[in-house]
Amino acid sequence: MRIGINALTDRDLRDAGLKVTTPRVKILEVLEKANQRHLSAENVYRILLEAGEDIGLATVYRVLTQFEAAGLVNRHNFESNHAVFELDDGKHHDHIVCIECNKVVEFFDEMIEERQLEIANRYGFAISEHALTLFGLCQDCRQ
Amino acid sequence: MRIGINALTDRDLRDAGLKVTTPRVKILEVLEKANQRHLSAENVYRILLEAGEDIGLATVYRVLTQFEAAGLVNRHNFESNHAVFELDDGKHHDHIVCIECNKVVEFFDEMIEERQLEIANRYGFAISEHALTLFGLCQDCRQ
DNA sequence: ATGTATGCAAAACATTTGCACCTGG
DNA sequence: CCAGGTGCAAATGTTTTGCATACAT
Repeated sequence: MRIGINALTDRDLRDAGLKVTTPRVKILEVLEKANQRHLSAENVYRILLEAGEDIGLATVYRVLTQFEAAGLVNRHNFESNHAVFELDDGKHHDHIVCIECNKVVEFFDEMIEERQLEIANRYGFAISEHALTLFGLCQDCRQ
Repeated sequence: MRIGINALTDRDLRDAGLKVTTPRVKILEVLEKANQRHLSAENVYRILLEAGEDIGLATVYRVLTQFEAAGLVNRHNFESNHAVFELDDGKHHDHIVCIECNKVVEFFDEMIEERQLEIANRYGFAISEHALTLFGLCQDCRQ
Protein backbone atom coordinates (compact mmCIF):
# COMPACT_ATOMS: atom_id res chain seq x y z
CA MET A 1 0.00 0.00 0.00
CA ARG A 2 1.11 3.46 -0.87
CA ILE A 3 2.06 5.78 1.93
CA GLY A 4 2.54 9.51 2.11
CA ILE A 5 4.10 11.66 -0.52
CA ASN A 6 6.18 9.14 -2.43
CA ALA A 7 5.95 9.44 -6.18
CA LEU A 8 3.59 7.01 -7.84
CA THR A 9 5.24 4.28 -9.81
CA ASP A 10 4.58 1.55 -12.36
CA ARG A 11 4.13 -0.64 -9.33
CA ASP A 12 1.09 1.38 -8.26
CA LEU A 13 -0.46 0.94 -11.68
CA ARG A 14 0.09 -2.80 -11.64
CA ASP A 15 -1.25 -3.04 -8.11
CA ALA A 16 -4.38 -1.33 -9.36
CA GLY A 17 -4.72 -3.97 -12.05
CA LEU A 18 -3.80 -1.52 -14.79
CA LYS A 19 -1.29 -2.19 -17.53
CA VAL A 20 1.68 0.15 -17.54
CA THR A 21 1.01 2.09 -20.71
CA THR A 22 2.48 5.34 -21.99
CA PRO A 23 -0.71 7.37 -21.51
CA ARG A 24 -1.09 6.23 -17.90
CA VAL A 25 2.52 6.88 -17.00
CA LYS A 26 2.51 10.29 -18.67
CA ILE A 27 -0.73 11.32 -17.00
CA LEU A 28 0.66 10.33 -13.62
CA GLU A 29 3.73 12.43 -14.34
CA VAL A 30 1.61 15.43 -15.23
CA LEU A 31 -0.32 15.12 -11.98
CA GLU A 32 2.93 14.84 -10.03
CA LYS A 33 4.84 17.63 -11.71
CA ALA A 34 2.29 20.26 -12.73
CA ASN A 35 2.50 23.57 -10.91
CA GLN A 36 -1.11 23.33 -9.82
CA ARG A 37 -2.18 20.40 -7.74
CA HIS A 38 -5.77 20.44 -9.01
CA LEU A 39 -6.18 19.86 -12.72
CA SER A 40 -9.16 19.32 -15.00
CA ALA A 41 -9.11 16.62 -17.68
CA GLU A 42 -8.75 19.41 -20.22
CA ASN A 43 -5.78 20.84 -18.28
CA VAL A 44 -4.04 17.48 -18.30
CA TYR A 45 -4.79 17.03 -21.98
CA ARG A 46 -3.32 20.41 -22.91
CA ILE A 47 -0.19 19.85 -20.87
CA LEU A 48 0.32 16.54 -22.66
CA LEU A 49 -0.24 18.16 -26.03
CA GLU A 50 2.30 20.87 -25.28
CA ALA A 51 4.76 18.20 -24.21
CA GLY A 52 4.34 16.66 -27.64
CA GLU A 53 2.53 13.58 -26.42
CA ASP A 54 -0.06 12.05 -28.69
CA ILE A 55 -2.76 11.16 -26.18
CA GLY A 56 -6.46 11.63 -26.81
CA LEU A 57 -8.78 13.56 -24.53
CA ALA A 58 -11.02 10.50 -24.21
CA THR A 59 -8.06 8.56 -22.89
CA VAL A 60 -7.34 11.27 -20.34
CA TYR A 61 -10.91 10.97 -19.08
CA ARG A 62 -10.79 7.19 -19.02
CA VAL A 63 -7.45 7.07 -17.24
CA LEU A 64 -8.40 9.68 -14.65
CA THR A 65 -11.58 7.76 -13.91
CA GLN A 66 -9.60 4.54 -13.50
CA PHE A 67 -7.11 6.30 -11.26
CA GLU A 68 -9.94 7.54 -9.13
CA ALA A 69 -11.41 4.05 -8.85
CA ALA A 70 -7.95 2.78 -7.88
CA GLY A 71 -7.64 5.44 -5.20
CA LEU A 72 -4.65 7.07 -6.87
CA VAL A 73 -6.43 10.38 -7.42
CA ASN A 74 -9.40 12.25 -6.01
CA ARG A 75 -12.04 14.01 -8.04
CA HIS A 76 -13.61 17.28 -6.92
CA ASN A 77 -16.36 19.48 -8.31
CA PHE A 78 -15.47 22.93 -7.08
CA GLU A 79 -17.28 24.41 -10.05
CA SER A 80 -20.45 22.83 -11.33
CA ASN A 81 -19.34 22.64 -14.93
CA HIS A 82 -16.20 20.55 -14.69
CA ALA A 83 -14.29 18.24 -12.38
CA VAL A 84 -10.71 18.60 -11.20
CA PHE A 85 -8.34 15.85 -10.12
CA GLU A 86 -5.52 15.74 -7.60
CA LEU A 87 -3.13 12.99 -6.58
CA ASP A 88 -4.26 11.16 -3.48
CA ASP A 89 -1.58 11.79 -0.89
CA GLY A 90 -3.19 9.48 1.63
CA LYS A 91 -4.29 12.30 3.88
CA HIS A 92 -7.87 13.45 3.75
CA HIS A 93 -8.37 17.18 3.50
CA ASP A 94 -10.90 19.78 2.47
CA HIS A 95 -10.51 22.89 0.32
CA ILE A 96 -10.74 26.65 0.24
CA VAL A 97 -11.10 28.02 -3.28
CA CYS A 98 -10.55 31.64 -4.28
CA ILE A 99 -13.51 32.78 -6.37
CA GLU A 100 -11.30 35.31 -8.13
CA CYS A 101 -8.00 33.61 -8.98
CA ASN A 102 -9.08 29.98 -8.38
CA LYS A 103 -6.21 29.38 -5.99
CA VAL A 104 -6.86 26.29 -3.88
CA VAL A 105 -5.72 25.85 -0.28
CA GLU A 106 -6.06 22.54 1.50
CA PHE A 107 -6.85 22.16 5.16
CA PHE A 108 -7.78 19.51 7.67
CA ASP A 109 -9.67 20.11 10.87
CA GLU A 110 -10.17 17.31 13.32
CA MET A 111 -12.99 19.07 15.10
CA ILE A 112 -15.03 19.50 11.92
CA GLU A 113 -14.40 15.88 10.98
CA GLU A 114 -15.62 14.63 14.34
CA ARG A 115 -18.59 16.89 14.35
CA GLN A 116 -19.66 15.63 10.94
CA LEU A 117 -19.66 12.07 12.16
CA GLU A 118 -21.68 12.98 15.23
CA ILE A 119 -24.25 14.76 13.13
CA ALA A 120 -24.49 11.94 10.60
CA ASN A 121 -24.87 9.51 13.45
CA ARG A 122 -27.65 11.57 14.97
CA TYR A 123 -29.59 11.27 11.70
CA GLY A 124 -28.86 7.57 11.30
CA PHE A 125 -26.45 7.90 8.39
CA ALA A 126 -23.31 5.84 7.85
CA ILE A 127 -21.06 8.34 6.10
CA SER A 128 -18.85 7.13 3.30
CA GLU A 129 -17.48 10.48 2.28
CA HIS A 130 -18.02 14.18 2.43
CA ALA A 131 -17.33 17.28 0.41
CA LEU A 132 -16.50 20.51 2.19
CA THR A 133 -15.38 23.46 0.16
CA LEU A 134 -15.16 27.07 1.29
CA PHE A 135 -15.38 29.77 -1.36
CA GLY A 136 -14.09 33.30 -0.91
CA LEU A 137 -11.45 35.84 -1.78
CA CYS A 138 -7.86 35.07 -0.95
CA GLN A 139 -5.52 37.62 0.56
CA ASP A 140 -4.00 38.59 -2.79
CA CYS A 141 -7.36 39.10 -4.45
CA ARG A 142 -8.57 41.44 -1.73
CA GLN A 143 -5.80 43.86 -2.87
CA MET B 1 -37.82 41.09 3.26
CA ARG B 2 -39.09 37.57 3.37
CA ILE B 3 -38.90 35.74 6.64
CA GLY B 4 -39.15 32.09 7.58
CA ILE B 5 -41.43 29.54 6.00
CA ASN B 6 -44.16 31.75 4.54
CA ALA B 7 -45.19 30.83 1.02
CA LEU B 8 -43.65 32.92 -1.70
CA THR B 9 -45.99 35.29 -3.43
CA ASP B 10 -46.35 37.53 -6.45
CA ARG B 11 -45.01 40.19 -4.17
CA ASP B 12 -41.71 38.35 -3.87
CA LEU B 13 -41.42 38.19 -7.63
CA ARG B 14 -42.11 41.90 -8.02
CA ASP B 15 -39.66 42.71 -5.25
CA ALA B 16 -37.07 40.79 -7.20
CA GLY B 17 -37.81 42.95 -10.24
CA LEU B 18 -39.46 40.08 -12.07
CA LYS B 19 -42.78 40.30 -13.84
CA VAL B 20 -45.45 37.99 -12.47
CA THR B 21 -45.79 35.56 -15.35
CA THR B 22 -47.45 32.18 -15.51
CA PRO B 23 -44.19 30.20 -15.80
CA ARG B 24 -42.67 31.94 -12.79
CA VAL B 25 -45.73 31.49 -10.61
CA LYS B 26 -46.13 27.84 -11.60
CA ILE B 27 -42.48 27.06 -10.99
CA LEU B 28 -42.69 28.63 -7.54
CA GLU B 29 -45.73 26.48 -6.83
CA VAL B 30 -43.90 23.36 -7.87
CA LEU B 31 -41.00 24.18 -5.56
CA GLU B 32 -43.40 24.83 -2.70
CA LYS B 33 -45.65 21.83 -3.14
CA ALA B 34 -43.49 19.04 -4.51
CA ASN B 35 -42.91 16.10 -2.20
CA GLN B 36 -39.18 16.47 -2.43
CA ARG B 37 -37.58 19.69 -1.38
CA HIS B 38 -34.64 19.39 -3.76
CA LEU B 39 -35.52 19.32 -7.44
CA SER B 40 -33.52 19.42 -10.65
CA ALA B 41 -34.58 21.60 -13.56
CA GLU B 42 -35.65 18.45 -15.34
CA ASN B 43 -37.74 17.41 -12.29
CA VAL B 44 -39.52 20.75 -12.28
CA TYR B 45 -40.09 20.55 -16.02
CA ARG B 46 -41.63 17.07 -15.82
CA ILE B 47 -43.92 18.01 -12.97
CA LEU B 48 -45.15 20.98 -15.00
CA LEU B 49 -45.67 18.79 -18.06
CA GLU B 50 -47.69 16.28 -16.06
CA ALA B 51 -49.76 19.14 -14.69
CA GLY B 52 -50.58 20.07 -18.27
CA GLU B 53 -48.59 23.31 -18.24
CA ASP B 54 -46.97 24.38 -21.49
CA ILE B 55 -43.65 25.66 -20.19
CA GLY B 56 -40.34 25.02 -21.96
CA LEU B 57 -37.32 23.47 -20.31
CA ALA B 58 -35.25 26.51 -21.28
CA THR B 59 -37.67 28.69 -19.37
CA VAL B 60 -37.37 26.47 -16.34
CA TYR B 61 -33.61 26.91 -16.42
CA ARG B 62 -33.89 30.67 -16.96
CA VAL B 63 -36.42 31.12 -14.18
CA LEU B 64 -34.54 28.98 -11.68
CA THR B 65 -31.39 30.95 -12.39
CA GLN B 66 -33.25 34.22 -11.87
CA PHE B 67 -34.76 32.90 -8.66
CA GLU B 68 -31.32 31.99 -7.46
CA ALA B 69 -30.00 35.46 -8.26
CA ALA B 70 -32.97 36.93 -6.41
CA GLY B 71 -32.25 34.76 -3.38
CA LEU B 72 -35.55 32.91 -3.65
CA VAL B 73 -33.91 29.55 -4.21
CA ASN B 74 -30.55 27.90 -3.60
CA ARG B 75 -28.68 25.77 -6.07
CA HIS B 76 -26.69 22.72 -5.02
CA ASN B 77 -24.49 20.26 -6.87
CA PHE B 78 -24.77 17.10 -4.84
CA GLU B 79 -24.01 15.06 -7.91
CA SER B 80 -21.52 16.29 -10.46
CA ASN B 81 -23.81 15.88 -13.42
CA HIS B 82 -26.74 18.05 -12.51
CA ALA B 83 -27.86 20.81 -10.15
CA VAL B 84 -30.80 20.73 -7.77
CA PHE B 85 -32.78 23.67 -6.44
CA GLU B 86 -34.58 24.26 -3.17
CA LEU B 87 -36.61 27.17 -1.87
CA ASP B 88 -34.56 29.50 0.32
CA ASP B 89 -36.17 29.36 3.74
CA GLY B 90 -33.90 32.03 5.13
CA LYS B 91 -31.91 29.66 7.29
CA HIS B 92 -28.55 28.46 6.13
CA HIS B 93 -28.02 24.73 6.38
CA ASP B 94 -25.91 21.93 5.00
CA HIS B 95 -26.91 18.51 3.68
CA ILE B 96 -26.58 14.78 4.18
CA VAL B 97 -27.43 12.81 1.06
CA CYS B 98 -28.15 9.09 0.93
CA ILE B 99 -26.06 7.53 -1.82
CA GLU B 100 -28.65 4.78 -2.24
CA CYS B 101 -32.10 6.41 -2.18
CA ASN B 102 -31.01 10.05 -2.64
CA LYS B 103 -32.90 11.14 0.45
CA VAL B 104 -31.66 14.53 1.66
CA VAL B 105 -31.49 15.61 5.29
CA GLU B 106 -30.68 19.18 6.24
CA PHE B 107 -28.68 20.18 9.27
CA PHE B 108 -27.03 23.20 10.81
CA ASP B 109 -24.13 23.10 13.20
CA GLU B 110 -22.90 26.28 14.80
CA MET B 111 -19.57 24.79 15.75
CA ILE B 112 -18.76 23.75 12.20
CA GLU B 113 -19.80 27.16 10.93
CA GLU B 114 -17.51 28.94 13.39
CA ARG B 115 -14.66 26.61 12.76
CA GLN B 116 -14.89 27.23 9.01
CA LEU B 117 -14.56 30.95 9.54
CA GLU B 118 -11.58 30.51 11.82
CA ILE B 119 -9.84 28.31 9.30
CA ALA B 120 -10.59 30.64 6.41
CA ASN B 121 -9.31 33.52 8.47
CA ARG B 122 -6.12 31.64 9.27
CA TYR B 123 -5.44 31.31 5.54
CA GLY B 124 -6.36 34.91 4.78
CA PHE B 125 -9.61 34.17 2.97
CA ALA B 126 -12.82 36.21 3.19
CA ILE B 127 -15.45 33.51 2.80
CA SER B 128 -18.52 34.31 0.75
CA GLU B 129 -20.08 30.88 0.88
CA HIS B 130 -19.39 27.24 1.52
CA ALA B 131 -20.65 23.86 0.43
CA LEU B 132 -20.71 21.01 2.91
CA THR B 133 -22.37 17.78 1.94
CA LEU B 134 -22.06 14.44 3.71
CA PHE B 135 -22.69 11.31 1.65
CA GLY B 136 -23.62 7.97 3.11
CA LEU B 137 -26.30 5.36 3.66
CA CYS B 138 -29.41 6.38 5.53
CA GLN B 139 -30.99 4.17 8.16
CA ASP B 140 -33.54 2.69 5.78
CA CYS B 141 -30.94 1.82 3.17
CA ARG B 142 -28.81 -0.07 5.69
CA GLN B 143 -31.74 -2.52 6.02
C1' DA C 1 -1.14 -14.54 -28.90
C1' DT C 2 -4.76 -12.15 -26.78
C1' DG C 3 -7.11 -9.46 -23.76
C1' DT C 4 -6.52 -4.46 -22.82
C1' DA C 5 -5.87 0.16 -24.13
C1' DT C 6 -6.06 3.80 -27.23
C1' DG C 7 -7.43 7.35 -30.76
C1' DC C 8 -10.83 9.23 -33.22
C1' DA C 9 -15.34 10.51 -34.24
C1' DA C 10 -19.85 10.43 -32.80
C1' DA C 11 -23.11 10.37 -28.99
C1' DA C 12 -24.92 11.76 -24.75
C1' DC C 13 -26.12 15.07 -21.26
C1' DA C 14 -27.05 19.19 -18.78
C1' DT C 15 -27.34 23.82 -19.66
C1' DT C 16 -27.37 28.15 -22.48
C1' DT C 17 -28.49 31.12 -26.25
C1' DG C 18 -30.56 33.29 -30.66
C1' DC C 19 -34.61 34.71 -32.34
C1' DA C 20 -39.38 35.51 -33.65
C1' DC C 21 -43.50 35.71 -31.18
C1' DC C 22 -46.33 36.65 -27.01
C1' DT C 23 -47.77 39.17 -22.75
C1' DG C 24 -47.91 41.73 -18.43
C1' DG C 25 -48.25 46.40 -16.53
C1' DC D 1 -47.77 50.01 -26.40
C1' DC D 2 -43.28 47.84 -25.60
C1' DA D 3 -39.80 46.19 -22.64
C1' DG D 4 -39.38 42.03 -20.89
C1' DG D 5 -40.55 37.02 -21.12
C1' DT D 6 -41.24 32.69 -23.53
C1' DG D 7 -40.99 28.54 -26.66
C1' DC D 8 -38.48 26.26 -29.80
C1' DA D 9 -34.45 24.79 -32.02
C1' DA D 10 -29.80 25.10 -32.35
C1' DA D 11 -25.42 25.75 -29.98
C1' DT D 12 -22.26 24.80 -26.11
C1' DG D 13 -19.10 22.48 -23.10
C1' DT D 14 -18.05 18.50 -20.63
C1' DT D 15 -17.83 13.77 -20.40
C1' DT D 16 -18.84 9.11 -22.38
C1' DT D 17 -18.99 5.52 -25.82
C1' DG D 18 -18.49 2.55 -30.22
C1' DC D 19 -15.27 0.64 -32.86
C1' DA D 20 -11.19 -0.55 -35.47
C1' DT D 21 -6.37 -0.52 -34.49
C1' DA D 22 -2.22 -0.85 -31.49
C1' DC D 23 0.16 -2.51 -27.50
C1' DA D 24 1.64 -4.74 -22.95
C1' DT D 25 2.53 -9.06 -20.94
